[in-house]
Formats: sequence, structure tokens, C-alpha cells
Amino acid sequence: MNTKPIPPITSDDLAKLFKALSHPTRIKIIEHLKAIDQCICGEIVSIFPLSQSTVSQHLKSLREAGLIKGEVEGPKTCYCLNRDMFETFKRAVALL
Amino acid sequence: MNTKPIPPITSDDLAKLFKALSHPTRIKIIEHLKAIDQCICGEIVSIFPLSQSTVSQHLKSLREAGLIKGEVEGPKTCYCLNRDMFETFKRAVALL
DNA sequence: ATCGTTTATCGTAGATTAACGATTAAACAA
DNA sequence: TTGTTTAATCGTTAATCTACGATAAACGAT
Repeated sequence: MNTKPIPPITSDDLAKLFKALSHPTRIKIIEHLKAIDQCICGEIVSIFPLSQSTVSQHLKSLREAGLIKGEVEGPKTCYCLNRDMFETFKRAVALL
Repeated sequence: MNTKPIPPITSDDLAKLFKALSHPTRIKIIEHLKAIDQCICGEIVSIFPLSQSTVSQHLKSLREAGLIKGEVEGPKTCYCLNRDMFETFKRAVALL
């Protein structure tokens, strides 16, 4: 009968997502990607008064949490929001 | 005319709330308080396989983020969810 | 007044985070 | 081929986090 619902994200999973978003820079990256749909790493770097390596680290955190996707295009990397994951996250928060 | 909306929580504020919720134990504390409305510190401690001092630290994090309120009642402390703040938080996430 | 209970705080150790500059790797341009 | 650009990774440092046991403070009970 399959009455079993999809397990609605554990506290551990949700904690990881919260942690990924627990830095203002990472929130701003998400907001930016939400607004412009996609962009090159360098453009994101140029938004912040931070070094390239630091921004790259933040992007890595978000990527590892599944919130963004990065696609290599030649020497550049194009980032975009993972809208599925982002919506899953927002739904989980709404259900808290 | 007061068309100016209430500033909708900065990235810094939101990051602090995310950080407060970035640990599974703290999420579970919130869920518990949401469910039972209020309870004594000792009851929360007994839920987790953690020392009293560690749980007390987690409660402090949540208190400092404004997500819970603690009221001293004799030698005990009664904790409850700060529903206003919690709803503000959820609204902010929904608007992301 | 003393004792037991409850909870917050202190001090500490180990892990993790955030920042940086330097380096590396990959791709394109000349 | 050589040089330039782009972005990831490495290594480091300082700060913060998580956990613990020990202690202190506040109260109620005897």
C-alpha cells in the first residue's frame, strides 16, 4: 500500500544544511544565485571583500551541502542554485 | 504613508539563527519544546546522551539566539520556545 | 543551619572553521 | 611552445565550537 511517507529529512541532515548557511557570505551567495540564475565563480568572488580562496571555500561548503551546483566550463566554473535541494530545505524548515 | 516595510532580517541575523540551529541536538531541543510547550531543564537533559553541562550550553546558544526563553522557578528553570522569534525565522527562510 | 537538588558557569582539550597567501591544474591565446 | 587566466587546493594561523568534569549558586526540605 505504500503508506510510508518519504522520511522528512533528519535532524542531522537539517543541521548540516543550517551549518552550510550559517555564514552571512554563504547566505549572500545563495541569494545572488537565486536572483541571477547562474554565474561564473569570478563574478561571485568580485562581490565580496574576501580573497579568491576564501570565497572558493564557501562555494565548496555550499556544494558539499548540495545547495549549489558547479559546472566546469573550460577554465571557468559556472555556479547555480540547486533549486530542488533549496526547495526541500525550505519545506523542511516550514515543517519545523 | 508608512510604505516602508519592516526590514526583513539581515543576512547576518539569519546566519546567527542558522548557526544556532546548526547542531542536531539543538534542533531536537526546539522540536521538543514545540511539541510539549514548556519543560524543566532536567527533562531536556534526560532526553540526550550528553552531560548536563553540555545540554546547558546548547540551551544557552538557543537562548542567546532568541529562539527559546528560560524562566527560573526556584532551583529549576523552565524553558519554552519563543514562538514569535521562531515564526519570524521561518518566515525569513520562506522568503529566501 | 545543613543537606540534597537543580542548573549555570568555569576551565580545558580536541576538533572544526574562517581567513589568507602560495601553489597547482586546466584551458585558452598568442 | 609559452604565457595568461581561472579556480581549486594546500598549508598555516587564530578563533570558535563541542564535549566533559568540577565547581558555584540558588532554592527547598529536614
